[in-house]
Amino acid sequence: MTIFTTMKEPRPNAGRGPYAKSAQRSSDILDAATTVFATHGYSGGSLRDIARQLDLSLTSVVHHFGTKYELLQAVLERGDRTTSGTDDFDFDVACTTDGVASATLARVRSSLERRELLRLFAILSAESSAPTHPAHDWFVDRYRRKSQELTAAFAYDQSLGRLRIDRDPSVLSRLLIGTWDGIQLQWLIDPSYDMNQAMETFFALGLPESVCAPGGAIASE
Amino acid sequence: MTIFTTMKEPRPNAGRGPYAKSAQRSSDILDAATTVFATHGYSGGSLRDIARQLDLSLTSVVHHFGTKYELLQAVLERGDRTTSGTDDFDFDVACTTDGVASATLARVRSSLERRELLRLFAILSAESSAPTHPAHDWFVDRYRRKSQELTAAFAYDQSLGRLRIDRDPSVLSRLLIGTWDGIQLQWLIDPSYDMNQAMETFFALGLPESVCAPGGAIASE
DNA sequence: GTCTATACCCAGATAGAC
DNA sequence: GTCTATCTGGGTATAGAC
Repeated sequence: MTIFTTMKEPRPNAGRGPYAKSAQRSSDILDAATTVFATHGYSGGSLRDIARQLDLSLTSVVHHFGTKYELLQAVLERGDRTTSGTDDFDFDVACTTDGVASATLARVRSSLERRELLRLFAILSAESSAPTHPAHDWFVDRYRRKSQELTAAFAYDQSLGRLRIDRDPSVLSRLLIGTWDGIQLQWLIDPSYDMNQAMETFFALGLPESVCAPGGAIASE
Repeated sequence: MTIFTTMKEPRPNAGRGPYAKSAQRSSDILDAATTVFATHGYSGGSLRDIARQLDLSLTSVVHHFGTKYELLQAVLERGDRTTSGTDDFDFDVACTTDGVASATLARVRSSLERRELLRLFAILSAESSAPTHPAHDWFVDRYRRKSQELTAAFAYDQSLGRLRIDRDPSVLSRLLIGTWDGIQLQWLIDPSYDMNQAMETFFALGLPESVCAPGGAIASE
């Protein structure tokens, strides 16, 4: 499928690349849908509005994704890939090489260019917290997965002496996820909010071993 | 207005209490609206659904609050009062007497009974992060106010020696708000999530002076 | 495969009768 | 204060033109 995304010649020519136009259309629709859902939420965003932005009719949008929720699903799926790793940066790799703290701070810095997508995830993770929400299970699974990955990363930090061994990686994992989400929300509401300073403070407070030179230890209670 | 909320006799009698029925109705509508908005979000929740729950017609609901957004406004306004302080617990007072950490942990424990309201605020603070959202300014102002109050509370903790003086109360304030929000979201998504443990870990990591006996100091970097 | 046209029931908002 | 009727616009489903 993705092989044909670069092909743009129309169909009258050969039999090859019949999905070129379709793949391009689908990609455009995903872009527009991301904007619309990030601006008005899932319920508030309309398929007609998405179609209008692309000079398409409603049924064309429906034809490509079947239903409104399936379109959202596709938006989330694609967004999740670009969120967890782009071509120039992979969060998981950065965790193992530089540690969770450094990797997180690097990811936070790159957030500034993904404002729209982050707003979409912020809105939908809150909306989907209700068990009856269509995307509920998807987000439950997503957070479970993220938490497991972060737990492993923290444990790896411990094995390398980058993190105190008396910390619980599992608890830290969920705490970091929560703090990260909450800090992002503050920034989404107020663009002048310094996410970087906030997250640096978080790590500096709780995990000095991760950002300071070895030897700086805190007194245990 | 609130004086008449306990009066329930119908109007044929005297001239006093003509708003009794209205006040009762308004209160019932606010209850139903809270449930509906917390379940389906603002855009997703319908006035007709609210009316159905009370065996009313749509126009009756509209009659009491004018518009859908004004109803939401009323729900948020009332919810904010019960969130920041109830009859048996006042967060601001607890901050000055017991410190921010203890007050927060006490508030977290009481959160378990306000799940519906917290979900409403979680959804709407995310939705309203978009500048075009009707409730955007309301939430911006709310967070600004909360942040100022917490900053003052942290500064007071410092003046009493309950918090290291090299911490920035303003930064800590925003960090706590973010972490609190994010932890709540984790709990809203997964009810088995231990909010208490998470927040205790947060304070234990970063602010040992606030939860431990005096004397336990951490090495500064 | 892609698109237009149409009909269905849902939503919020308004006007006017009782 | 409550209702019915009506307007516009939303998501969905189907039929049919290129």
